[in-house]
Amino acid sequence: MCQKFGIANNLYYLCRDKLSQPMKRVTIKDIASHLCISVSTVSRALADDRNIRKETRELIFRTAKELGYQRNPLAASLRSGRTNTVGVLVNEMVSPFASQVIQGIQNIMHFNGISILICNSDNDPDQERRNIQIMENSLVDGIIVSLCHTGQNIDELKRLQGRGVPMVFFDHSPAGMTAPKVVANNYDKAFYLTDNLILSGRRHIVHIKGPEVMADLADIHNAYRDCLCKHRIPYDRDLVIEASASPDEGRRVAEHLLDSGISFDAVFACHDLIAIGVMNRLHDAGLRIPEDVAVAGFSGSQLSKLVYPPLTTVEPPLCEMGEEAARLLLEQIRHPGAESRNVTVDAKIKLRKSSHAEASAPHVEEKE
Amino acid sequence: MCQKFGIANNLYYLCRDKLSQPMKRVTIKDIASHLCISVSTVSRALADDRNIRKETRELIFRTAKELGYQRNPLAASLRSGRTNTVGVLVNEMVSPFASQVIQGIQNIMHFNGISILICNSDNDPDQERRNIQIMENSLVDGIIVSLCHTGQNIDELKRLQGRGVPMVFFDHSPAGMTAPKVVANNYDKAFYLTDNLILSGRRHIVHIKGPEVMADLADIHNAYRDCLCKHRIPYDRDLVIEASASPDEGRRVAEHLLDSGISFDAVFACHDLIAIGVMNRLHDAGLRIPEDVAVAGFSGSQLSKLVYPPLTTVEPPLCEMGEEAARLLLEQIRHPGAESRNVTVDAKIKLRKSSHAEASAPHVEEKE
DNA sequence: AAGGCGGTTTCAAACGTTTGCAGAAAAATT
DNA sequence: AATTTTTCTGCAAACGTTTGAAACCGCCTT
Repeated sequence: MCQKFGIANNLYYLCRDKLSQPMKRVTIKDIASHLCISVSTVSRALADDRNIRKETRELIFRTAKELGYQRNPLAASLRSGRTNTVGVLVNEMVSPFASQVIQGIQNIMHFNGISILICNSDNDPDQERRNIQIMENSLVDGIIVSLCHTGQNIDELKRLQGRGVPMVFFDHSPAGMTAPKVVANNYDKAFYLTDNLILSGRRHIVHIKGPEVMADLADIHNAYRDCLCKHRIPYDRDLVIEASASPDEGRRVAEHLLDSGISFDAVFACHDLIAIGVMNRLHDAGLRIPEDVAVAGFSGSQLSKLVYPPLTTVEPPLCEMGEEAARLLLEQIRHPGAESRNVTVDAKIKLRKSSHAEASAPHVEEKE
Repeated sequence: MCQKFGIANNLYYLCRDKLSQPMKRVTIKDIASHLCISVSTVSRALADDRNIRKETRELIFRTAKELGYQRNPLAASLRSGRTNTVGVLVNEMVSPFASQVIQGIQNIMHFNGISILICNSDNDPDQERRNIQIMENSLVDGIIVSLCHTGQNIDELKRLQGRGVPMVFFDHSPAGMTAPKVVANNYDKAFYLTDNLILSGRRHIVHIKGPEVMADLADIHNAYRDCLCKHRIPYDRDLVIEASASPDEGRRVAEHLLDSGISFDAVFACHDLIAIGVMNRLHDAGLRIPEDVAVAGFSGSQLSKLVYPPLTTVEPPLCEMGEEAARLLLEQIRHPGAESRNVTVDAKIKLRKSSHAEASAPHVEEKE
């Protein structure tokens, strides 16, 4: 077994690999006895502890690779109390929104040797609550959260926070919790977009807003109102409708608008899925987009480019949001008790055909 | 500490909970010393071992709940060698395809107390390889796989299989691996769809096919060819183009078709994303869908309902596929070495406006 | 010659479970 | 009453790592 005595070697393992079924993994014990040193030395070497002589470290790394060693994360976590896993709690995975953010989170986390556990609640608060418990039970080192719009599990999250679990929010930030969050500059962009619709001649702009509990969605509504005010256009309550983020809700709202005979020449929805539903229903009614009605969404993703006509929207830098969220969480994990810091990212306005017959205004931030 | 001696009680823990930061979790040791019994009894009771007297078991369950015990999955896994976690390897999460299947997988797995680890390779074979290694390193009890179309990591999967990791495929089944898979009856549905296009008067049907390595995609192509043959329509190589599954590829193919002056009156793509790209490009060229060109996709999801006009496609029962895959994997895990069994699920044909001006043919399986 | 001091390495005790085996108590058989 | 069987519980050794504290070694200082 021991190299110094010339007995056996890694062939032992290679043989077993091919034969026995559950195949024993190589452990640090194996490396240690192979080199006739103690396990603690091996452990420290592999952890890049500076108390290990350079040659020893290199020798250990080399034989670890030779023997095909893979550290057992279970044992490491059990002993160290850190799982090197963070949880990501999302409220939907139908649109590419979440998956893009997750990609960003992974970029940072995997680089830091941390793996991530994803739970999707599909906008079901009960499922969300269960997911939070899964996170807790999985002993994650921290979690990144995008809550359901209802925000009814805030108490549960507070409990976790009380237990010392680091936590970062993105997308939807619940009012009344002090935790780092990464949000987009929704107000500015929504203002700009409304402004743009007005400048291109629209006067009767419908706004489909989200639930008030979510601060970020409220911002969009506020921007809409303030921009109307700037242009001295009266704020018409009939033109403001609340809906949740789904195409079906969009269709419903469009239907309501058509039925009630309200006259409108633009629709600005707080979510792409709603805007898409609106477009579809208006299409069916024989209305032309954008000639008859301009449509704009918000919080867009690749989806908005796939529909026809391509949808004007505001695209948050999803991947970057994920990366920022990951960085914030790492800060929290590494320095518990550090004060909570927020990050605002810059969303990009995408003026596309759904709002402008000629989608090439000179002030377009990025035209496609 | 010990109840029998009237010392301390759970208040001890409750107190600590509120104060100390990293908050010690309640362990079976705590329960044991609380009741003055051995940890093994507690462990067995909580595992529903039949060697425990009913009253003892109930007592233990009760106090476990009182003390707020939550089993430490790390320790359990380390000792037992089972992680009660299965991996899910997907090649994309942009479309809702994956997330629906994952939902199905979760339905079954969570019911069986198994959690799932999701890795997305975004159709990048290198990332896919890394993800496979993450799975291996995470000591999952088994994995459910939907490979990249390139299929270049098949060797790596074979290695895992050789190490005794149970494995189930869905969606794309690599040729040349014996493992359980769940696939849809693609051939039948593709045949039907082609037939339908021909019956509605289309003669020059373009087929956009996938890479040959994937058996399920080859089926679609075969069905297309066989159906043409049935109608004595010659198979024209110029009308068959290979592309990978993305809207951009769809646009590229459409552009190629327009440029080369090939005449065609229908496009049947092996993937919805391709079909959507085609539609967009044809729209831009001023062609009407379906009047000038009928378009049909395959392997659809909610996405196909969002675009305009709604896309004719074949929708596999995604959730059911996930559930079947999960069941197959559980079989493999519980009875290692059992022979591999395949499951075929029935996909639904959705005739929508993109292929039929009047989407209401009498033989439509489900019209919307 | 005794002591001190870095730089390295080892010892041994955790971490919270599961589980084969032994042992005790109770029940059943002789 | 003595034995066997059955039912239940306890002991203690794992699982593979991390980590504080101790120990060793060679070298320098006094």
